Amino acid sequence: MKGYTHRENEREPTTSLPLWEALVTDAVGDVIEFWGFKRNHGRVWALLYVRGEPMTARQIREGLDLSKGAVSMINRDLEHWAIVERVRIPQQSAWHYVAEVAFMKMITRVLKQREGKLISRVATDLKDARKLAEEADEPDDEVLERIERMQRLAGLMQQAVDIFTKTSRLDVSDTRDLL
Amino acid sequence: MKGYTHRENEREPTTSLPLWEALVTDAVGDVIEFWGFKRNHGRVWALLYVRGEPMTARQIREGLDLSKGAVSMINRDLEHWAIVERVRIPQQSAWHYVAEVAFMKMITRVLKQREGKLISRVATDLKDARKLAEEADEPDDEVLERIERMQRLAGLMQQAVDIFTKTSRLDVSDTRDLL
DNA sequence: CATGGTGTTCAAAAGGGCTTGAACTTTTTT
DNA sequence: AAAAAAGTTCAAGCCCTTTTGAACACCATG
Repeated sequence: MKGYTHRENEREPTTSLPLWEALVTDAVGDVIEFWGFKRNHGRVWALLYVRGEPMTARQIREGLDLSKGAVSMINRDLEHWAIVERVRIPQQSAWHYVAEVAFMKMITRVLKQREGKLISRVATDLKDARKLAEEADEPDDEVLERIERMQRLAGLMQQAVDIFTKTSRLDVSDTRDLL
Repeated sequence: MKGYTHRENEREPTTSLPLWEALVTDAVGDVIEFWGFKRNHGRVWALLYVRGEPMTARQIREGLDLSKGAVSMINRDLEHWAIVERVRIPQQSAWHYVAEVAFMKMITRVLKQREGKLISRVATDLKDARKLAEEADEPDDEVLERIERMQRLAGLMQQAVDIFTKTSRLDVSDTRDLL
């Protein structure tokens, strides 16, 4: 409202992304964060995906306003998860990165593996707890029962995640010409 | 090893929980944290559940080594989610708390609500992005297509969570005499 | 209606994870 | 093989969430 007629502000040319791209990358960032990953993992993948062509680390950095180090680390993760590939463009010196489309697959894979570790540790701890409670001075049958119930609950959660990952993978493959 | 014959140390009588109870509460704390809640929410609920009898805030505080304020806030949350109830014990002045058993139900409920908010926001943003990309100087059909794919992907994720929450609730109700 | 014990609030501190950026390594170019 | 450019690493800093604890509010009871 106060003198915006001609844009001559010299700084802040960084975030060079058009609004619609920013919306897309942020949306995917939010989703990926919901699933327990880092927001910027999602933003980088989304940018590569929506652009549809190989981009350099520099372009990513400037587009999403990240540091050099961050882009390096994020790309390493994405590559490791096999949802981004590093390619060489003939005449260009720097590496270029392209998005793979196996997005849900990667999410379910990583999620399942994380959850697997957790559940096995919980199972062990609950088993130990049960044993200790059993060997206590005055073992209380009701307490033992409740621990058993929690053990079974842990099993159910594992099952639930299994079903979830299977289901979502199916859903995506149903639409394999989709993503 | 240096003069512990008679216990006259005035501090540190806090963590009064037997090891097996600590194992149980920590295990549940880990699980609940995995689902995006606070570790201590799980620990408090687990303690109340495994004890099976009403406990005062003080007992919880001493058992889990939390501050007065923390217990107050955590109990408020748990009450609000209806997995802990506040009861009055006849001769006693302080409130007592007991665990409800609808644990999975609460998790799926809260999770679904959180996810619902997220998905609707993402849907809106992607729709806006698509519109803006359409109205751009030189609209690229492939880009529009990719945005559409992401929109559909968002729908699939919602579906996946729906199925998951339904499934896990069913699984728990299958064993309704269990928890 | 004072007293003591209990419960709540919230500003400040602690904690924990993510990002930064400078130093360093590797790769490419000349 | 030197120089330049790109990529990697990680300690330090930043930021956001959680926890603390002192002050305050709220009872019950004498």
